[in-house]
Amino acid sequence: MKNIFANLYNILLKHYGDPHWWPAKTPYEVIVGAILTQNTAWSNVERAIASFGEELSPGRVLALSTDELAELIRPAGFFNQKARYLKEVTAWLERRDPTSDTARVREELLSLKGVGRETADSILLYAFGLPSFVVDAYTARLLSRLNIDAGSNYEAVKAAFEENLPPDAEVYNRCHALIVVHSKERCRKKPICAGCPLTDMCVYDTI
DNA sequence: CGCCAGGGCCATA
DNA sequence: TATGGCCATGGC
Repeated sequence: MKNIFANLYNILLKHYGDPHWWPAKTPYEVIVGAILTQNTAWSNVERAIASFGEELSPGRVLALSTDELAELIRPAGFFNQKARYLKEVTAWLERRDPTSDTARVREELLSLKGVGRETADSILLYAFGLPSFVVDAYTARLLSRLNIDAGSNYEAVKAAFEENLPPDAEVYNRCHALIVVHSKERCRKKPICAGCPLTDMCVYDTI
């Protein structure tokens, strides 16, 4: 197969099925999760989100003081900066132009303090359903283990996926989700290689 | 105990 | 542009 990215996607999709992924109930919860999960285990993000109880809304977040917000999200770690980041992105959400195209929204997100490339792309793809491929630590590690050189920086890796997959938000969503699901299910456990759908592509005997 | 997790900001060279 | 220090909790 020539297109190794499409190959990877097809193998994972066949093996795991469509994950219908991002663990959140609402688009706004996706945005909050995207900030809170920065360099943080998802189990801690869950605790932080749970502390909002029934109402996790832009209005509530804007109404809280930064210190109150920080206390609520404490289990997610880095709570002082993340409280500020949540305020920033929420304020932007309330004033944004919903008719802007993907590139424009991405620029706006990247201009916010606390929203870097991965967070911006996660929000675009999983909160808004816009076609912007997400590159994260799982993606980079998987490519490394498969000995696939997709470039040396974030934008290059992102472009490699976008140029080799159909330009479709649903496909980008599934592909990234599959990489995460695969990585969580397999690559942190051992024995990890028995029954791995990527055995033929992987350059390691064991990891 | 130490390591690390679905990053990003900022200062420095 | 490319590193390095920093932010902080909870699981293992």
